[in-house]
Amino acid sequence: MSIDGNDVTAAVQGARAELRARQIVDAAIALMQEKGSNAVSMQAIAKSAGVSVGLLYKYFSDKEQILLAAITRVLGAFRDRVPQAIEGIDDPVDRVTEAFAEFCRAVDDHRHAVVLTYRESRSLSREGLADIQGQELETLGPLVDAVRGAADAGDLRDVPPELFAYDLLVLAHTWALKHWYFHAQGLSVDQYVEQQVRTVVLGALTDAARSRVER
Amino acid sequence: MSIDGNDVTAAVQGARAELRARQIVDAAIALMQEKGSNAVSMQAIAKSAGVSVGLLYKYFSDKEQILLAAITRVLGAFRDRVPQAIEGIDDPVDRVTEAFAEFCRAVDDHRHAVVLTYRESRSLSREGLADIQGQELETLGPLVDAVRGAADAGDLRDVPPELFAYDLLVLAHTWALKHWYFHAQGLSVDQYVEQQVRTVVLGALTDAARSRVER
Amino acid sequence: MSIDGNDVTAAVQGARAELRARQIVDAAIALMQEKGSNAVSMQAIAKSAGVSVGLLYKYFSDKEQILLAAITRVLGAFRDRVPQAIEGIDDPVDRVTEAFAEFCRAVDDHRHAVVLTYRESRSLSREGLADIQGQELETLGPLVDAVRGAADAGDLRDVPPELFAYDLLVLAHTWALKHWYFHAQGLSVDQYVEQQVRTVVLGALTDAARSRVER
Amino acid sequence: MSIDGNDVTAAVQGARAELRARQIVDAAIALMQEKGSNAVSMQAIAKSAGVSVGLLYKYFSDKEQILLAAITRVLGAFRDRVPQAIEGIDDPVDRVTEAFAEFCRAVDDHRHAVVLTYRESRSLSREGLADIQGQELETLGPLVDAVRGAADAGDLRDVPPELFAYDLLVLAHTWALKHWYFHAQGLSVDQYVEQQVRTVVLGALTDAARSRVER
DNA sequence: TATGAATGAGGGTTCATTCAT
DNA sequence: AATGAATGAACCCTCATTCAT
Repeated sequence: MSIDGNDVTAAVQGARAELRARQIVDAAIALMQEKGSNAVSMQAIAKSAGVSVGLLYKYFSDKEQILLAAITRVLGAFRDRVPQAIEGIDDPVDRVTEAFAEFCRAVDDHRHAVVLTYRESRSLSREGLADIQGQELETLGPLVDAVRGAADAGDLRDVPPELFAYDLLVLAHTWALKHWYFHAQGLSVDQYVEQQVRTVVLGALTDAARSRVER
Repeated sequence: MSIDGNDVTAAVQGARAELRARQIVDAAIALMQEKGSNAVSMQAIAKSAGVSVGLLYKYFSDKEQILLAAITRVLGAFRDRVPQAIEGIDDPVDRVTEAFAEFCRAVDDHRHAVVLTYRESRSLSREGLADIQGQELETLGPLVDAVRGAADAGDLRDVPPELFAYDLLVLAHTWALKHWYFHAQGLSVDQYVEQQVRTVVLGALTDAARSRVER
Repeated sequence: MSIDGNDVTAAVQGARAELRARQIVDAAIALMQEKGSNAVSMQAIAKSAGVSVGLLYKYFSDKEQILLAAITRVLGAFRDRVPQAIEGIDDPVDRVTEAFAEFCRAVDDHRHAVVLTYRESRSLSREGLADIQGQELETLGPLVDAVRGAADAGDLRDVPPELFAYDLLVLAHTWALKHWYFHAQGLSVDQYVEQQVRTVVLGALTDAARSRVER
Repeated sequence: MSIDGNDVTAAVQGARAELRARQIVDAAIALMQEKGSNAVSMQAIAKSAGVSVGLLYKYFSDKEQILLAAITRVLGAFRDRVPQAIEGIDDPVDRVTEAFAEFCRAVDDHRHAVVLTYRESRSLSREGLADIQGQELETLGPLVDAVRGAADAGDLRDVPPELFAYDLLVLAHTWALKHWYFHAQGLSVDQYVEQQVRTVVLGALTDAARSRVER
């Protein structure tokens, strides 16, 4: 039950490499948030990460790969949090509501990074763009599932489930994209969620489902 | 009541200047639409406008000013088109529906420019950003009015009118921002509008109003 | 019989552009000669030409285009000088001899540039390389013609004309490539030519032709 | 007559060092041959040699030293192969012919390395260059000897032996330098040798020697 | 008023070289 | 003896901006 020296070394190196990559992506995200995409030069990332420019290219083949990794990190959080948040919930409508709420809270935790997702798209290649679009669809998945559940339970009016789910996703993103507006109105995330639920989610329900939820 | 020579000259010059500025902004918008806002360099704008690079700086102090003017023009179209589109309509709900539809169509006409509004936001100066945000609020105005009208007529459930209007604005923008998604689904603008109306607008109505509209 | 203003302007600009291009290529050649290919950076060319880096890209799309232009200039001289040098000569063997001699003298006038042709090939793209190889074949043309003339006149032993011509070209280049060697031996171009004629050209002749020439 | 422990260690280390150095130079040559001398970076050499980058600097102070060692090895092969190839041959003309033929075949075995000798000349330091030139003269030696032998035997026309030998060397190099040309003509090394012998070697012979050889 | 040649800081990227382990 | 992560100067190229004409 022993590990030989090489394995240890390899493991340590692997961990260090992981760390470096994380460090670089963190620096990139930080820079994007505070300085705005165009200031995110490789030199700036290197400086912010406390490494040399050359090292960036040891861990990422491209500037695009760093951007991609940054966006992936954020979207990954969305993909994971929403299913976890609604795991124990049974009521189909509550599942939709809570999925949306959690999505909004996740967005709130990465507000600048979400904005970045919209902003940085222009620096990406066709493939890179397709990649993050694919990932966005993955974050959409849990929402669609929840909405479909409500639809199957007969709780939804005649609305296209995919579009409705996408609307929820967009309105969650909106909390970040239009934060300047909601902030000016003195709205908190929870208030935002509450109002959007009242405005959009309740509207998609059948009268029966709505009166059940509003009870 | 006479105009002296200098005034005439000044007036002519003013008109010509106006023309030039328009020409430049048009070129910038055209470039954004067809090339995707990356390739919008000063030299490209000059070439597309059929003027010299130097002249750009006679009419605009900055590249930012051209971008700003371009965005202003697009947002201006939104501000103007929506009121015109609902001018003769009496039914409060129809006014909301048609305002949203027209907004979507206007977005469709300037898809890339809308995307640009989101993308370029951080490359703008603080003042430029505030300017655009102010203008966005102006485009929101007509929507808010329409929504308030419906609310006053008792056609709306208990939803916050500003938020609902803002949702409509965002979902109109979404047609541009997520065009890759809707395009992949084979959706046209009109279909998009129709589905969003069914999903979001109808949901905000009272049962009475909804059954009246759906009849 | 007048030239309108625009034409004059255009002509002047054209001339100036020509001048600039020449100036840049000159600087590039000068640099290559004295510093060795790897020191020929765009920055260095710009500095040596007394212009900015950016301007280089107004006249040449690429670094490769500058290199290509430099090599083309040198090879062009070879292509032109040899035919001129043998224009009035009738004797087929004399034509060969004189073509070779002139080629050697041309090489001598551009010694460093010839070396450069061999050296720089590594920086060129596939197309660029093919281009200068094509040009080299053009400089071979006059030699082949002269050799063929001698062959048709029955003055040549049974030697492949193309290969023989190519040998002459290579031995002319050799004056530049191995100048360090011949220089150490105290050889002048004329002596070099004379000895190579004796060694290689005379050897390719029939006995009759040789005794005729040696008379 | 004993060897103490330290001596043994030193000897072993010396042998291992030799091996390492050889391994590195081999890798460098292999890279030059297959990748064309551009991609010969230190990291590439290390990878190809199966050692770390750092180790390169334990055995060579410089990248130049590796290049130099590689070129030295190739030129060394030329120096050794030619004498071996003509060892048992008695006829003076055959010795010249066979020396040239073997030289060409040796060049063929190291085509890219020969090209490199020409290309890299200027990136070498003054001493490095002088070193290589000295080595080239050593490879010339056997050719000169063979040519002198033929001259002493009275088989040569009145041609300068050194120059003639140098021509043979250059024309052997030419097989590498102008391989693109001969390859396009569908020539093999053996055909190249045969034609060059007919064109250049036979031409340097007296009538008597030529008719003897051609018999 | 209008031009466009000219600038040069700054972008992304490579690679010979070093050094802690 | 050996590693390879780390460095950073230098590379090629772009583009917002200026200015002599």
